[in-house]
Amino acid sequence: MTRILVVEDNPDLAYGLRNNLEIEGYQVEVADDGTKGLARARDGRPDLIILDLMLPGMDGFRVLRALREAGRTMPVLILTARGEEADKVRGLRLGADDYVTKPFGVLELLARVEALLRRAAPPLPGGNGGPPPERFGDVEVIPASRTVLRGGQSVPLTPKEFDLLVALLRRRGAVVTRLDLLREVWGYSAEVLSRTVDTHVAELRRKLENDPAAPRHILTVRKSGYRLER
Amino acid sequence: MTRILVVEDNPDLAYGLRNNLEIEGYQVEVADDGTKGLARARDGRPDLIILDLMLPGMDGFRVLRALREAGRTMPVLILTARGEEADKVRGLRLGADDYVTKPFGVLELLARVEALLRRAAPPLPGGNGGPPPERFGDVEVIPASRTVLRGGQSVPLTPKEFDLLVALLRRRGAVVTRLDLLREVWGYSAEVLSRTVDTHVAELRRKLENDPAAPRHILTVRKSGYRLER
DNA sequence: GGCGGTCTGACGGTTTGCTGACAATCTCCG
DNA sequence: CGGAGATTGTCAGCAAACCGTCAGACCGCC
Repeated sequence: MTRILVVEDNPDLAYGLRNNLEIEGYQVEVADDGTKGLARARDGRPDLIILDLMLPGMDGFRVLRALREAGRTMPVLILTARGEEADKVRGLRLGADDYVTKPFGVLELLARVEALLRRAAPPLPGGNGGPPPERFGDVEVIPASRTVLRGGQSVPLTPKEFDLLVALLRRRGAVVTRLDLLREVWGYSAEVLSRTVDTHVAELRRKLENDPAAPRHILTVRKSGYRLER
Repeated sequence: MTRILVVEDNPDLAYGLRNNLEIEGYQVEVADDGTKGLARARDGRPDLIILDLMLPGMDGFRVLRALREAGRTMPVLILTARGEEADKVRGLRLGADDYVTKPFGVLELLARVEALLRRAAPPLPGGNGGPPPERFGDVEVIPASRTVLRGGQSVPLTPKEFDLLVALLRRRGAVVTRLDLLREVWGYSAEVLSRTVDTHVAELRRKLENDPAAPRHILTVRKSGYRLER
């Protein structure tokens, strides 16, 4: 089983990450400061590390450098605060493999984690390339390349639209509330409460439904949310 | 056993919540002000907290913040008064996981509690996805998708109709009084005294019974209420 | 500076829910 | 058996809730 180490001092965030990663089938360990994080990383040799740069005690940069100096080469994904452009660069120079800017959508992070692991894993002969494409109606969603085909034709979706579609797809057949969608697509702290979700759903319908006014797959469940049907 | 802490100063409401939650099999503790609530939450570490925002002494916001600052990450469901839109947002920003607007139907609250616990629960591989479908006659009720099938065909129900049906289903075989239904579906401050329930029952019969005038499943119990039979 | 992507608030259409009057039915009892 | 009273069923109209839509603002990026 793939093991992931999360080095994050904010309990809420750590909790949310653990949950979502575990749902995806990873084995998760959390360290809430830099020192512990480094110890666990050296000791436990996880397959991937999610590392907040802003940490009490030993900060993320030092953890990362120490880790690389100790010869550990597992992929590291760093979490940076918005606008800390310099931090990203510095992190990447120190040997991070990717970064995500807070606040981030869970799906974005999951996608990047998956990408890093796929890149790191030696492609097994006969192994497939990540999760299989999902289909509904005449639409095919290929997570690995963030591509959507409709009747074999590529449909350009914006990032938000794609994430929203995946979020609905992950719980296909079940009602997904607007709040859930906000959490999963927009970020761990839902702060958008207006017609945002509806607008994006409308756009998805326009691009993926034959008759957007009478959708057959992306359905409205009044008073509850939305539901995706094959 | 799953333990839930209810922080609510209104005794009637607290009592009602305790009752209903206990019927669902939860172990319930009640705190009637913010200070006690915080203490019990930190001390007892319940699996979930239902938190009224409007509290004497230390209000819900402060409880929530203090709780999160103390590193407690259990899901919190907040109760807000209708129209206090800003409160919802503020609550969510402070780390609440969901909210319910007063007055609320007990069933709605129970559904949300269940959803939060399911999300927090360790994802058993091969675990199912929520409660199984219920059947009576040729009718199948699927809570997860808020869908009703009749003879395999989807029957569109309005939100109230669906909730009402679930309420009857929960006590299948037993008489459910109009007052119970009002409490569970409409809200604890049941102020609808006219033919509301009957109207909705009639609509359910029209949609789900072969002969709505001689119902075989959604039965009237004169002077008492209604009863649902397989 | 233009452009695509995103978010928001206002607006309007449609659905849904509620109500109260009236009709139908049941129960009890003379 | 018949009738009064109590209880439930039905209906249509109104009001509110809810969602889809859109234009405009904003913002980061080329």
